[in-house]
This record gives sequence, C-alpha cells and structure tokens, in this order.
Amino acid sequence: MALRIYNTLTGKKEEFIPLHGNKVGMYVCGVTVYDLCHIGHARSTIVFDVIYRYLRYRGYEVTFVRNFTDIDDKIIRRAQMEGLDCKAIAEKYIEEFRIDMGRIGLESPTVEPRATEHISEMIQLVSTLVEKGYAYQRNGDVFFSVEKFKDYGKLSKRNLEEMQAGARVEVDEKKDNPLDFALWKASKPGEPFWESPWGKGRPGWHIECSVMSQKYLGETFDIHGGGKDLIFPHHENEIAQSEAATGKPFVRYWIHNGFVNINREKMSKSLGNILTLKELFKDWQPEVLRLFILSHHYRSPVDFSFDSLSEARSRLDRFYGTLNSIQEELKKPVIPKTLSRTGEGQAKASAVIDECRRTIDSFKAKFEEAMDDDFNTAQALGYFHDLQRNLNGLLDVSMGHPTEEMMSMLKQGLQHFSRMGWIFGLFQQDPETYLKELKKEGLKRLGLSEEEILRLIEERNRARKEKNWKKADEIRAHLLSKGVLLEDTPSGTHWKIK
RNA sequence: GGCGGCAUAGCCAAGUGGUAAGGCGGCGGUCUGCAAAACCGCUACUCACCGGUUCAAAUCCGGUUGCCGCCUCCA
Repeated sequence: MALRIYNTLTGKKEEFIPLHGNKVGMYVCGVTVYDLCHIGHARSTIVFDVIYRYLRYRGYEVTFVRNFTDIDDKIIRRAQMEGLDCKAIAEKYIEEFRIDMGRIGLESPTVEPRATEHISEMIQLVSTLVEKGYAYQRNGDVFFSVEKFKDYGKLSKRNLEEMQAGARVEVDEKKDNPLDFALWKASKPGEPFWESPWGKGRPGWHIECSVMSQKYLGETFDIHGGGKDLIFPHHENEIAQSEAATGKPFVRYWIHNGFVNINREKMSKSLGNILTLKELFKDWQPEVLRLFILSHHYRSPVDFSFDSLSEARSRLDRFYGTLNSIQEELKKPVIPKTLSRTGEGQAKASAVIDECRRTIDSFKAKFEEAMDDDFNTAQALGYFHDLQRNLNGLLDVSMGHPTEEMMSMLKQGLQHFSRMGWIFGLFQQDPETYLKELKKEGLKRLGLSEEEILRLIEERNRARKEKNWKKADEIRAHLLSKGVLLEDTPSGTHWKIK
C-alpha cells in the first residue's frame, strides 16, 4: 500500500513519492519565540512529530528541519516590554519551548536552525531577487513584487485581482502594490540590525523559511508543513520568493494542520482565549494531550474542552490499566495445556482466543492502512481500542492461568502497543509507573495519604474475613466519599483515585 | 465584499459511491458476599434541510440554513 498525503497545493490526496529515493526532506514552520507556547502550538508539533515518526517507521530517511523565528516585530515589542534585548527574549522563549515541548516527548528534528544564524544567506537571496527584477528597494526596505511572479496565489487559491478588490491591507505608500511584502526591513533606531547592501536592517518574516529550508533540504524538497493559518500569506510568499529565485518548484507536498478552537473559535492571542502548556501541564499529563490531539484528524478543527480532555484521560487510564494487567499476567506460571472446561465454557473461551488472535494478527496492517491514508490517527486509535478490548477478553479467559498460547498472544499485544504506540508517542511509559504516578497526583490533589488508605484497606480486609460486610462496606463507602475506589481482586485489594 | 472549510447518536469522533469504526457516558447481563474492574449485549433504520444524478449517496451535483476559518500577526 502506498502512503497518500493531502496536498494543499493540489487540494487532493496524492501518493507520496519522494524526490530522491527513500530520502525525504521535511520542513515545518516552528514558533516565533516571543511568548509561551499554547496548545495550538502543541497540536502542530505533535502532528508533525507523528508524521516524522511514521515516515521513518515506513523506512524513509528523513531530514526534518524545524526553525525558530528569533527576530521579528513581535520579539522587538516584547523586548521593549520586558526591558531585555531581543537576543535575551529569544533565548528565554526557546528555553521555555524546550521545557514545555520536552514534556510532550517530541523526537528531535535533524536541524533546528534559527533565523539570526542565516542572515547572510537571506541577504544573498534578497540580492538575487533584486537582480532578477522580482524585488525593488525603497529607502532601505526591499519589497517583493507579487505582480512579477505569475503563479502568485497558487497555494491559497486566490488571484491578485480578487485580493485587491477586497483588500483589507493598509495601503503603504512605499509599496508599488499593496500586496507586495517585505523581504528586508530598514531598522528603526534602537532596533537590532544587520549591515546589508540596502543599509542597516533586518529580514522580513517569510525570507527566513525560504533560506533555511533550501539550505538544509535543497532548492526543491518533499514536505513543507505548518498551521493552516500560514497558507496565506506566509507560505504563498515563500513559494514566490523561492521559485522566483531558483526557477524551480519549491515544495512538492504542502501539509497544513487545523486549529485548536475554544468554544468553536480559533484560539489566538488577539481573542485572548489561549491556554498555555505550562498551565495545562499543572493538572494534566502531557500524554493525555497527545491522545486528545491524535483522536482528531490533523486537518480538522479541534474544539478544546476540559470534558473532552477528561475523556482522553479516561481512555489513557484504561489503556495503561490493560497494559498493567498484561504485565501482571505475564508473571504468572504457565499452564501447559488449555484448561479443561465444560463444553460451553470451552467453546466460548476458544471463540475469544480466536477473535483475539485475528485482531493481533491484523493489527499492524490495519494500523498502517489508516496511517497511509493521510495519517488517519483517529482511525488508527480505534484499532488500538479493538486490540485492547480483545486483550482484556483474553485476560478474562485466562483468569490468572495463562497457557503458552495466551502468553505469546499477550506478549505480541504488548509489543504492538509499544512499537506502534511509539509512532504516536503513546503507551511508552511503564504501566506500573504510570498508574503509580496517577495515584500520587490524585493523593496530592485530594490531600490524602497512602498510609491511611492502606491502613483502612487492611482493616476492611480483616472485617471481610470475619464476614462483617457491614463494616467492610462502610469503610469502602468512606474511602469512596473521599475519592478512593477499591477493587477486590484475586491478588488482593487494589485502590485507585476515582 | 472575495476565497475556503465544516454540519455524523446524549457527548467526543472516523468514514468521501456499496449499505454507519472507535471512545466517553447510560442501561441490562456475566463475575463478585455486595461492589469495583474487566468482558458480553443494547444505546444513529440513519449522517443539518430540500431537490437531482445513480442499480446504489453520509459520501457526487445544485440549492437552503447554521457555524467557522483565511484575506492583518498567528500553529
């Protein structure tokens, strides 16, 4: 089966064929480092992290470039606000990015270039565009002339006349056409600057991505990604600059992720409805966010709510619960043959085993089929649930007396969770550790001590031995009222936070 | 004003021509002293609405309504 990717440029799902054999070049627009990251940023990084992982899983050798925009108007403004220089602001928020995104467990890109480290190449590219007649300078500013680039608008599917008709862009006297965009900006007093043929200045926003992507990936490369909001003007302008300069196609597959909405509205600074990762991770495990994000197709909008996040947490708890049960089961002594059962029980058990076997055997192919279809992570997660349900069924049949066959199936199931789960960055924690951590967090939240809980459980078990059900039930109800749920199992009484 | 997208059960969410994945929640059952967990069963005769194409439509076409995004910084 071939991998198919929805290409924004053509508006269709297309078979993915890299330019150079199994080598893939992929560039994703990173963040402008002037503030803390929010869950919208997280969606983009998670989505492309999974794409990166899946491409490698599929055997591609991927060069993955994700940049930091560390010079820009917003950084300058922020620097003035915080009373620091731009470099310090950039460093600070790059560090914050690393801390917050680090908790999400992202694979490191091959290269993480910064704009300010590529100024000379940008000047070079701007000069080329001026020489070729695509750009003009005005008092130290250099603008790209959109009218000169005949394909302008091909990515965002719009044309110059339409845009000018409904133009909301401020008319800038210096520009020939209101839609022309800055390649180089003259610096104002007090702003950071670099020497250039046009005087002291700094690069425009779009030029950095053209330079950094082509520097590490070549003039034409396979995949360029980012949030949907970058299609216009950022990516449109990147195409214009790059293709005007090289005369070659810039990018083969454009991939854009949808937004995170809150109350059906885009989360954005201007609306003031952002949720930062720092805030979120105070109360939520980063893996919950991952599961939540990957439960939606990457191109669809995601409406964020704590109810939905809570649902993701329930699902994750259940996954780890199953993984934990499997590990427990694997510690049990093996029963050499299938347990002798009475006719009906036997038939039922073998039906469960057969069904589980089929699910395990077909899992990988189904998973790949879903992912090959434009990275359908939601579909693939459905298959994880099927797998989980079947493995739980198997555990029910085994009841602590696994046969050789069951053991091997449980191991295979576990392997699917760890290997395929890795592509999603899910299920990588030791289940016992995960569940312990969950308890620890819960105790902290509820202000309870484990000693006290264990003491009450012991007391209750003494009562149970004496068949003093009234007392046992009272203790259980008491704990439940505090948020602690008891489970009596063959291997003893377990507790968890409700 | 221009361009684009979306509308699937109580809720979340896949599915883009072949007769509705999965999850959360709820209800019933098995298990249990009783529970919990887990498993099993049930929980959309139907995919915003109207019309059309087709042997066949949630899926394609036209229209209506509602919501959202881009066109200005944005993941």
